[in-house]
Amino acid sequence: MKEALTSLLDQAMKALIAKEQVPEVPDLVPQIDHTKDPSHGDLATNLAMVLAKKARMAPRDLAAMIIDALPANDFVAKTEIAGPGFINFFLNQSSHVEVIRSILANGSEFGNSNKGGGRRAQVEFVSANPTGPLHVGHGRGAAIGDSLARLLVATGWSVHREFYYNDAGQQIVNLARSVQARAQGLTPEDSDWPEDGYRGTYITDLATAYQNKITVSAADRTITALGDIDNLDAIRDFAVAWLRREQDLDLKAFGVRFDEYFLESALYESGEVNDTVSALESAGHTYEQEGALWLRTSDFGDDKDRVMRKKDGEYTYFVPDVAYHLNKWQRGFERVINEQGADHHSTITRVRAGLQGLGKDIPAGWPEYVLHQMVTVMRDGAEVKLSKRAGSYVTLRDLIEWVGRDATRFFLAARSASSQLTFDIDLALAQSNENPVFYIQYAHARVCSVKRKALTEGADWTADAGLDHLNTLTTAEELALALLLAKFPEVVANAAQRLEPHDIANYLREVAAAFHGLYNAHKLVDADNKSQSLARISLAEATRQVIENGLNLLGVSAPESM
RNA sequence: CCGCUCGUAGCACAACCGGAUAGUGCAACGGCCUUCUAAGCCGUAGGUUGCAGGUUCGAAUCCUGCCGGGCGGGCCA
Repeated sequence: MKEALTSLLDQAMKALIAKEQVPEVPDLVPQIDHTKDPSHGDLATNLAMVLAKKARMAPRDLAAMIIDALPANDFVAKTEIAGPGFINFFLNQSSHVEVIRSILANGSEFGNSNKGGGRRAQVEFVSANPTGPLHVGHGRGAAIGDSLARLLVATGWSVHREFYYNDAGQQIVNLARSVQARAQGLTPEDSDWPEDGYRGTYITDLATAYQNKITVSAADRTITALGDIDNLDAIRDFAVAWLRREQDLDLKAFGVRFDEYFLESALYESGEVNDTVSALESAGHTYEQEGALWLRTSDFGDDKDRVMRKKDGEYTYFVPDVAYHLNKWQRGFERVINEQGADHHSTITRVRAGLQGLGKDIPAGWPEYVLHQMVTVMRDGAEVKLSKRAGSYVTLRDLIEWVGRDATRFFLAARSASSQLTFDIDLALAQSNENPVFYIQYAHARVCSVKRKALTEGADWTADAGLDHLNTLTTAEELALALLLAKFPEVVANAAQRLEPHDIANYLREVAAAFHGLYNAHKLVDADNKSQSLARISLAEATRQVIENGLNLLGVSAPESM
């Protein structure tokens, strides 16, 4: 509909330019928007206002001229000039309801588009190190990252989901020592407890499992414990597998899956880390100073240079990150989106600088980043600190157990990643029935209930049958809902473009509200008015389909009854 | 001290990246179930969009400066 209107305005402008009534402005980008207020029509454009200065005319006079130049068409019922110079378009009845036909025909595909054209994109998210259970921050990353992946799929990208983790660093050593200490009967209160050791109770479970020679399988590895508490390497391997399995269980319960688990250690084993450093050295972007090797990141927008190789010969953390992203580039991903916590923002400049320094013609803005701000967890009116080492943080599993998978996913994905989020456990517990996700799911379940009711009137009381009676949909509630449903493809495309899954959540709330309003204002299934009922069933089914498709983008279920 | 980021109703958050009267949920108050699911609907109340300037037809949105929160700025990851 928007496209048709754009075309109309385009033709009008061409005609006016041909008659030299307005000047040609090459980079003019007028907006055509859905209106907030129905009295402003269905769609509106600011064309006359953005053109007014160049045309040296009053916006309202210009608007009148544009309206006169609009070609004849069969979907605009009325145009109006309003406010400072908006042109408001009122669509006719059939233009409003035509979308129902399209939704029913396209089903679960409705809303999808093909901007990606099958090109390859990667979303890397969660990427938690296997040193403890997933916490709430990982949960936010999982919810947002998974939705991003779904949005990219819906807009035509071929998406690869990747989980990157370090299975060999100092933190893993701390983990192994902690488990060993537990197996030896020590507790974090003992003076012999390892410095920087992990204190959570899961360490105790791990030690017990190791001593019982348990076999564990994670998505990317399987291992049987040796039970020998003096063998630190064996403890480490088992601990990593055990925690990977724990994380897998959480992610599975959360409805999140990955195509690949990528190990940082692989980059060292393959020599890619050394190769990356050599490449940067021979490209002339490095220098030695005070016994360390530095990268001139300041040549690429950083505020100062960074150490790559420490005095002791070890690499700093961002060096494998650069090697990793070179690896991603060589795998052929046109887009890579990294979803991480905002505490990693300083790595963005370094990784991009390293990639630029390699001289591989990698675009300056590659990879892309979506950073989510911190999740603050409140309980009993006090903040619960998120700290792996303290072992007292709230886990993703806790949240799922308390408020359910759907509510947790929705809550964590329904807010802009750039805003800090307060997850009040007491509130979520006390008001679990009032959670916004239920409002949307309830609308979906209601439609299903309406359809069940309709079938009791007769086997031919179906949504498809209603397509022949769409002209009976004339009330304000019906037309407004239909227009809102027509926006869905645009909302999906826009959310994917902006990498903002929460747009979907907000949109769905609007759709649910419009449907609940219609439901209360009008009887949908009325035995005495069959044609109108059938049309309303079509509209309800179209609404259901859009809600299902939208919830699916968020990884939230669409129940048929509640 | 420097960088990034956020600041919107009592609380938690939106506002289609510059549009018309700043919205939604919770909390508060008043109504609506002999009728398709009341986990719903309708109504009332609640705001100097942190502060001060600037840009323009038009600013919560862009720019500058201040104030406040968060995260970074380690040869820690």
